[in-house]
Amino acid sequence: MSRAGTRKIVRLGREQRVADILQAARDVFCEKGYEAAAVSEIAARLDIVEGTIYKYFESKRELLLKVLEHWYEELFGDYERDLAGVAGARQRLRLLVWRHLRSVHEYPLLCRLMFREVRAEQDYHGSTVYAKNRRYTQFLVDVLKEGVEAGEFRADVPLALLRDMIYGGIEHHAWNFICGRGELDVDGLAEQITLIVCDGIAVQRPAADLGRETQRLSQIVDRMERKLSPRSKSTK
Amino acid sequence: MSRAGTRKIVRLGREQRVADILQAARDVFCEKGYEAAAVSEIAARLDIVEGTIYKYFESKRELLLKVLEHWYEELFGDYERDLAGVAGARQRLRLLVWRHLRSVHEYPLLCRLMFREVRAEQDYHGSTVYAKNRRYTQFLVDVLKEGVEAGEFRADVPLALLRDMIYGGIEHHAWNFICGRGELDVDGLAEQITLIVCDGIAVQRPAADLGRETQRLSQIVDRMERKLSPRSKSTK
DNA sequence: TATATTGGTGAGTATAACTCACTAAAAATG
DNA sequence: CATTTTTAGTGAGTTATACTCACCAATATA
Repeated sequence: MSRAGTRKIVRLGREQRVADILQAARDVFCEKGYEAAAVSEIAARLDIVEGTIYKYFESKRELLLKVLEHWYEELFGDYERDLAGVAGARQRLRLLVWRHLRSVHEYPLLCRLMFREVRAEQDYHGSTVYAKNRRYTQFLVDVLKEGVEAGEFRADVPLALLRDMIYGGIEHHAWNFICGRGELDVDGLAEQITLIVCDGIAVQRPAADLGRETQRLSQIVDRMERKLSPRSKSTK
Repeated sequence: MSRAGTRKIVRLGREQRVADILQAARDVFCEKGYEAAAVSEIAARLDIVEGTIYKYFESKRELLLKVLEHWYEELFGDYERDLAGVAGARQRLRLLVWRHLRSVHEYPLLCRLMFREVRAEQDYHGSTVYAKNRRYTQFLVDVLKEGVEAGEFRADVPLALLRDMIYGGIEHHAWNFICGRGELDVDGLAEQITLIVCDGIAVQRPAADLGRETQRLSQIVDRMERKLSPRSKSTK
């Protein structure tokens, strides 16, 4: 900051100025929230006037959308690499849930902007941020699809609904944390969500045990049957 | 509306005026959304001036909260009565999911206000609307608890997380409908959500069949074993 | 009829997003 | 080097709207 009247005007190239504005905007939006953030404050932090920002961004809202677009680019980083290291639909599902929770844990303020200011507005649908969000959640849908194809998940499950229950559930559950109240147990939640989604809550649960028992019995029956009847009739 | 200058000033009692303002505010908020709704328009519809509204409500936001509080009172109406007619945790769960979806289907604009303008703001936590929302979602948590106590649902399931996955999932999934895009299949969704929550998506699903098959095999094994070894050794 | 109470008014303030005519620094051109 | 063109940046507006406040007038009460 410089004293009024004695300022030396600094001229930057377009790209540098845009990058600076995006960074300052991200800071101010995170600190104050969208409404309370004043464009004049973003300008003040860069020692420029409001008009300069409107030279590069049509509106305060476009600035917000651009800030979040940049964030999504950061997020995409290692999803594919991380997924490559994990086998089994259930484990891959858990990884994605865990990674998402970790992002929420790491960037609660940006999440708040995304959930509250961006995703809820009319202009979101069809925007670039919307496309990036679709790409982000598509990782999960793909993992679910693979699970179905591999026979690990039921084929009749509506994937889009499941996606919404996972992301919507996390958003609801993490809201207090996002608003600065309480903690967020990333590992525990990832485990519990995976469990609910995969196995449900209905009791009759020891299906795995039943399966094993059935297998054991089948083998015994086969052995017995072979001994009883001379004509060896395998159960295949 | 009357021509400027020729208006007859109408004086109403406090309660009637408050009720009128709430109704007009509900209409305007639903039509325009919170931001775009001007207090002056709410006033204009009642043929009064802005200042009158501020006589009864401290701020535009308090007006919004009051509108939604009234809506919740409407909603509570028949929940208990409806639940009384249904037995079995799974069926009761499905009923609550279905009723919630029906409310979304019937009042998408009020839902939009609730999700987007109210629940996301700082002043929501601890407000009267917050309390009413808790009371509303508590119906679901209670049904889940009953299910656990009756042995129908697993005891280790985190109820609050489940609640958030259901309401958060519905909110995410219904968002397009709420914003006026596409339809909302209330019956189908209620069925699918109940299914996912109760049975999960992991395959190994025919647990009931497995159970029956295991029983059948056990009986056969028993019979066979009795024939093979003279010492009757039941598998019990 | 005089007084108190309260419903209602409308002009005014404050704030913040956005506009625009203009300035001056740098880059391109001769 | 001098001139022209381009463009980064300015800052004084304009506009819109939530909210305030001193005042007015209709009704109830004494």
